[in-house]
Amino acid sequence: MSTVEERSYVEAARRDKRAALEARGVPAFAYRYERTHTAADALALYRDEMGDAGPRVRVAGRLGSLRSKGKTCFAHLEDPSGRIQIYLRQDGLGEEYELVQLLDLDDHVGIEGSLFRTKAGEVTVRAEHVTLLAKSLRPLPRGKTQQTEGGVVTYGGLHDPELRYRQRYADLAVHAEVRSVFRLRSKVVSWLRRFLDERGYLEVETPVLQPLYGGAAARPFVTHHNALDMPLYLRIADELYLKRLLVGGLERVYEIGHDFRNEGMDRTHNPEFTMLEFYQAYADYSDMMALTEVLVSGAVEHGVGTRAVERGGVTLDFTAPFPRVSFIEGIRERCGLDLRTASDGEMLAVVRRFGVESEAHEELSGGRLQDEVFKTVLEPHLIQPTFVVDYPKPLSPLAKEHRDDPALTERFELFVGGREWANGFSELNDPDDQRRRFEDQRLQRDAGDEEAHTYDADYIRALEYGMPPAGGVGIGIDRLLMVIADQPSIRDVILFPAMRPEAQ
RNA sequence: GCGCCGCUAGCUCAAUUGGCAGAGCAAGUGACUCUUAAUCACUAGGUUGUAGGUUCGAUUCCUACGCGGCGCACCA
Repeated sequence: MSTVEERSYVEAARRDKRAALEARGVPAFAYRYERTHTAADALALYRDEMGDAGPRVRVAGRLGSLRSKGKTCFAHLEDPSGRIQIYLRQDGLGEEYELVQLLDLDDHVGIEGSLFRTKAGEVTVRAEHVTLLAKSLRPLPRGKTQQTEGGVVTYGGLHDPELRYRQRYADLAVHAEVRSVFRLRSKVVSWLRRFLDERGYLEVETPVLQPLYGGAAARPFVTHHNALDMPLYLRIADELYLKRLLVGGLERVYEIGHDFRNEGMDRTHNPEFTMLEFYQAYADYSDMMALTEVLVSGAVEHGVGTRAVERGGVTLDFTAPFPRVSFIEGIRERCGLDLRTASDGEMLAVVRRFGVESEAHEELSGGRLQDEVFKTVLEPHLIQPTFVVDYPKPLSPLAKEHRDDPALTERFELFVGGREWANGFSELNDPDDQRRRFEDQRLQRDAGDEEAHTYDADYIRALEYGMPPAGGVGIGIDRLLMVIADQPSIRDVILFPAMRPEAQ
């Protein structure tokens, strides 16, 4: 972004070196390099009996330190496996040593040479050839590092969270621990795919741009398609499309993708986030709960190494089975209120007594108020992995009526640390019932509830062809990763979290 | 949306009641052929987030705005 006028003196010096290199016929940006060993592999290769004549290696990476001593120079090369010291010497390099003096911290270089151990005890590559692979024209905001017994200690460095999120590339380049968070993320997501693949699930992709949005209660992002001259919504959930696939005979499907919700942002909400949804024909919500707890506890164990993890002074135990608490009974135990019979006024009184005063509550009624009671009296106490089951019908317009109680649905949500992690139910497959639920939602929408479902006639048509009984689950992957990677903010597990544009 | 805090050199941070804006690292020049937070000497580097105001004088006090962090509110 910086123009020529405002380029810093540090950058100017690097550009001068680039010009000097190119004047010598050395390209600042090479095409390829034949690396034979990573830093870690090279280090593992050396044995002390090899003395000064260790094996030859070609290593490549970014210069993480550079200590010139005149006619010799020590540096560290960083690559994804770690770092290795290189020893550059005029005697060993001849003319190429001129190039060394035009290197900067952060440059990508390739080094060919043999391994030896320095007097100070560090296994090092004695460079015989230096190849500049890519010049760094802008200094990375790195601190100085010192190798200690406990690892690498950094002095200074990149602390400003704004810079870390905006310039994630710099954050990653400078912080190995940030890179490891995202490696862990990838590892866990791969594991989830494998878990479902092994159980006969088919991974599918459904539309992100949708003419009608549904499958959750949330405000959408709206965009416009020029050729069709119509509004399109970014999906808030995958649900309705995945269930259309059950109608089509794909009996086990899952999708991992982004949902978009036009709502507030905080430590646990990013406007786009990763959702895993999976649906299984001929299963009900009990089957799906059992599958969910195996999946979640397995993901934690695969990611962390244990099923019990300490987070914020609390040990979360992911050993299945997780306790089940009934929505109605859980609330009654907490505050004595029976949602089956409670009036709006009684529910409002409970919300006021246990929660924070808010004018917004006054406008709630029915299902939304029941939800508010739950969030106020029960949700904050659900620290250990816990299933809440059997939600009131008005709260769950896509869930099948409970087989034992027409006021409830066969729905569960998994809570961990007081936050929702997963949501699933016995899927409503009676098109006439679904039509009535949509109509109820339409009434709520007309009454001003922006988050009520829209009426999706095509979805009803699909159900009319006959959808097998099925269970479905949605799991928020980012929140799962926050616990597995022990990160306090959702921004720390999303590579490029949403930010306002930089001030000019 | 509300409240609190922050924004000073490329990075991390100082600056007394309001009195010439500083340090470490990074950078440049020189010295140094086993250094590792290399060392030593010298040099350069700033519209103190932006726009106003108060004042002889503002990094400092006041107002507005921008961006960020935290909390609250909103939020399946």
